Amino acid sequence: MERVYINKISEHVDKEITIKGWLYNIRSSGKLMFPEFRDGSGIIQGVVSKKEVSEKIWEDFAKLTQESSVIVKGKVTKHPKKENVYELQVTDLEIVQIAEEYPITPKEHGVEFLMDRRHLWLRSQRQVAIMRVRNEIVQSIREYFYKEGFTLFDTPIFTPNAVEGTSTLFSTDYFDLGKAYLSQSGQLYAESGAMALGKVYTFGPTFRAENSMTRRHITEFWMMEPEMAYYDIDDDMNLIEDFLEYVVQRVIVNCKSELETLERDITKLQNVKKPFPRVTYDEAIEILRKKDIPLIRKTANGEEEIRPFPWGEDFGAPHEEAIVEDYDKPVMVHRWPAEAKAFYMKRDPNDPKIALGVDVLAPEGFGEIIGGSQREDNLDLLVERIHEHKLPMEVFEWYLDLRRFGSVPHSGFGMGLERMVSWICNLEHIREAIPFARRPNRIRP
RNA sequence: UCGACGAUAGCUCAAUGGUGGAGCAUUCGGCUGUUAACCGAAGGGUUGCAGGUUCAAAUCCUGCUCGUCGAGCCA
Repeated sequence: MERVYINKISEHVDKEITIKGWLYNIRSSGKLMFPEFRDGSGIIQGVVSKKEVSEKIWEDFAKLTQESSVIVKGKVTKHPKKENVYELQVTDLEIVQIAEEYPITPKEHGVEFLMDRRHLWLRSQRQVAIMRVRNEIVQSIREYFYKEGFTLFDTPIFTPNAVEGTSTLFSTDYFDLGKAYLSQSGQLYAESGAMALGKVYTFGPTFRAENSMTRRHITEFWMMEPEMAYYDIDDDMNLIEDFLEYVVQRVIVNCKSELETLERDITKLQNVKKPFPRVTYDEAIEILRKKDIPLIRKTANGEEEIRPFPWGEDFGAPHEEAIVEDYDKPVMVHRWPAEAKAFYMKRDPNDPKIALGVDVLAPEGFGEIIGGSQREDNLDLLVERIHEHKLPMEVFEWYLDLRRFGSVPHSGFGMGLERMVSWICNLEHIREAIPFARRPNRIRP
């Protein structure tokens, strides 16, 4: 009898098939049992009638516990009451293993309990759906950049230097060479790739030692960073919106049933089509002042509210929220005060106080999913910035070579995969967007 | 790091300073169309840890540990 995956079951109606999987749940009603089987591809309800099976099979079914591994044979039939739902009229059962008492019941559990058992929690329908969406996002990212002529350019995880702030680096001993740091970003290396290959992207794990306990932060996350030679900040934004539209539209088509499982309102994602609103920092300040949203600054004896919102300050969660709430698409906030931004961003030629950076804020309060910029391509200015930020020059010598040997205007951005997954799946917390989330208070399982 | 809140059965939660309960899970029994099935019965507790107040503490106080949510920082 042919072994069939549950998601292909509709192609086998009225046929005898074999399913290899696990018992998800079982209900009984006297001489009838309704076991639900899952095999990783889906879930199907079986029907076991005491009249139709041998006494041994009937008794074996009575022994089964949740998550016991089983191989079952039977005939695929249409559900008597439900459209497009199929059942398996079970004729045979082979028990692979009787599971011990399974801790995750089909009832409610607390977050800590589930995270302690993340390796088992991943079997539940909702988590399976999230992992499928994550997979689809990754696949569509790779296909987008492949079709657009980008080359995948893998960058190292062990690095000698910081890219973002030095206080957020994880360090480790590296033989006789002292400390190595876990990469916070592949960007600097990707820039060398762009000079070699024109258009590249890097996609891998990155690490930030930020003690951030919010629904948007994990210490180990996957980042996708394209880098393009001869792109300015506006080309960068054009790419961002084309890319985001492609990924989101593809996911809502290819992950229809997963998004249904997650009860995701698809209409909000269908809006994610070019063009996206582009708001300069100056315009964003106007919005904040009009809505009377103050800057909240910590002081010795508490907090003070500063209004109107002063020019030059970075935005916090309430400010992002106020800017995004008027739109139903991702919002690109660009041309930021240079002081608030990283050393490698190019200054606006018309206004040295402005950095040519862009933050993409996802709708529905999911916050920043992309940060990008045009990079400083002038050697002298870049050296000046490295001094200003008190970064160790010797470690950036190779990076400065990119400005010595055929420097060109270039741009790129970084997208946090788990934030993208959180947004598309409408997750309450980023810890569900990756199989095993790493947070300041958790490294297990 | 700061702030708010919390920790009671395997899980999710109740319990006015006065004999710690329920639902689910587990075990046993019943039920031929169940859908987080249902009905009946049973077992299951050093109330996070340490100290204090009191005739009496799950409950009030202090400290600690752990967690949740929010802020900052960021993708």
